[in-house]
Amino acid sequence: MKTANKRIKKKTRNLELSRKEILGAAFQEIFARGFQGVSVDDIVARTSLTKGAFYHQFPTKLDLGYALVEEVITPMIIERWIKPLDQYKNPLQGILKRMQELIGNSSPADLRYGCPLNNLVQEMAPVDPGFKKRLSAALELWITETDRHLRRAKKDGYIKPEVNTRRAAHFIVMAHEGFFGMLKGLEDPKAFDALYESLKRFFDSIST
Amino acid sequence: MKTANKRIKKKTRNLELSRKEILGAAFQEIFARGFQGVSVDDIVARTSLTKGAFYHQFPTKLDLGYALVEEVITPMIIERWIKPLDQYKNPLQGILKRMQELIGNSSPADLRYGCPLNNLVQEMAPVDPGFKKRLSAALELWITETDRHLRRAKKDGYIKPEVNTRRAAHFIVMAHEGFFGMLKGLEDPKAFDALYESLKRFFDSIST
DNA sequence: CATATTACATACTATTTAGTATGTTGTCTA
DNA sequence: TAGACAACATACTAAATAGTATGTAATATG
Repeated sequence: MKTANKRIKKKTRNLELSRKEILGAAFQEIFARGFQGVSVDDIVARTSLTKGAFYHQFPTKLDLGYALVEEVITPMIIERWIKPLDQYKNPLQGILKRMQELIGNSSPADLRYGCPLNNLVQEMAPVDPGFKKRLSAALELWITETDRHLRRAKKDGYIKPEVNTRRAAHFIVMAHEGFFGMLKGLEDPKAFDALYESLKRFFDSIST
Repeated sequence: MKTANKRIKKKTRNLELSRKEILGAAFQEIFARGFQGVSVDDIVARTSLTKGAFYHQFPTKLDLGYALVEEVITPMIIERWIKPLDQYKNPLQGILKRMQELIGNSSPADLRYGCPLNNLVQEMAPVDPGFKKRLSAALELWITETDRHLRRAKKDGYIKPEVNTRRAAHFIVMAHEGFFGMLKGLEDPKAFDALYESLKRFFDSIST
């Protein structure tokens, strides 16, 4: 039957799939315990594969970390925080709604690991330049894309003309990371409401 | 001469001093490379002491971490962010001034390691309950002390009566951590100004 | 001032770790 | 369909690591 079936790839060996499996396991482990707190053996143990597969994909553990930022975390930021804003006429409302959904409505159990991007920034940015470069790029992208929505909001009359949207975008991304960071550190489940109220007040102050 | 000299303790062995020396070295190393990224050997190598002294003071590496939070980082927060506010009639101005001095005027080299407290929160809070408990206590103290100043500001007519100062304090501490975290991740030295402007706008929105 | 105890120093160990060397089998191509 | 090569699996290694066992000298105390 040659290769008539294109959709059902019944392959026992698949470079792409294996890569995704490893990256998925690595994401879970590193999200929970940090990059330096997780060993390569820990990661492959969460996998149907072995060390051979790991080092066939990634020359070193650091390279896995880089791939994690570029291939998993950055797309996740876009999916969770940027794309949903398209559906809101007023992006500021969209941002608040998203934060309520993804943070406010989460259980403490889900929040205790924080934000995957922020975690790596805090842990690895000062330790390794390769990490820093990629993490910095992810943050910049987040800021730029947020700014894009804010400029739209300004054009549509939701934001005061004198507001520097790029600077506001900086602050908003900072608030995302800050929210996650605080809720991770505190044990108070009502802390989100406190933070949310103040952020809303800030949004009001730049709104028309 | 028995022990006539009380001030000049010329002792070659001193439990307190040794503890401080170890905690000082540990602070530097862990600040730069993270708790899990630093070994006990790394720490004692920065010291005039050896491993014997280390384990005479701390039963385990985790206990050193706990002591670091309680005996070094928490006092540092109080000294740097709380006590200086006493000198300002309007604490909100004091907070902005302090941030300008301690963050805005710092070189990228000084900022690349972020905030000692935030670093440990992000890295260790989900990993170890003992850490989480102590880190949480440090954050709560910071928030409570900030709130104390905000209540004073409210009483003195600097803050609108309808503002919930405790919630505002939450937001302010979040902003501290968020500032450090962002500046650690980004490579843009002008990012502080962007963040500062927005925080000032928030302060204006709660001011009378 | 004798001695008990504290405050260390030194040497060692079992385990974990990133990475390698090499073997094996599925899959593709000619 | 017969190799050729890619995609792994397995077994191993050298270094690092937290912690221990034990020795020793300074200091306190009676």
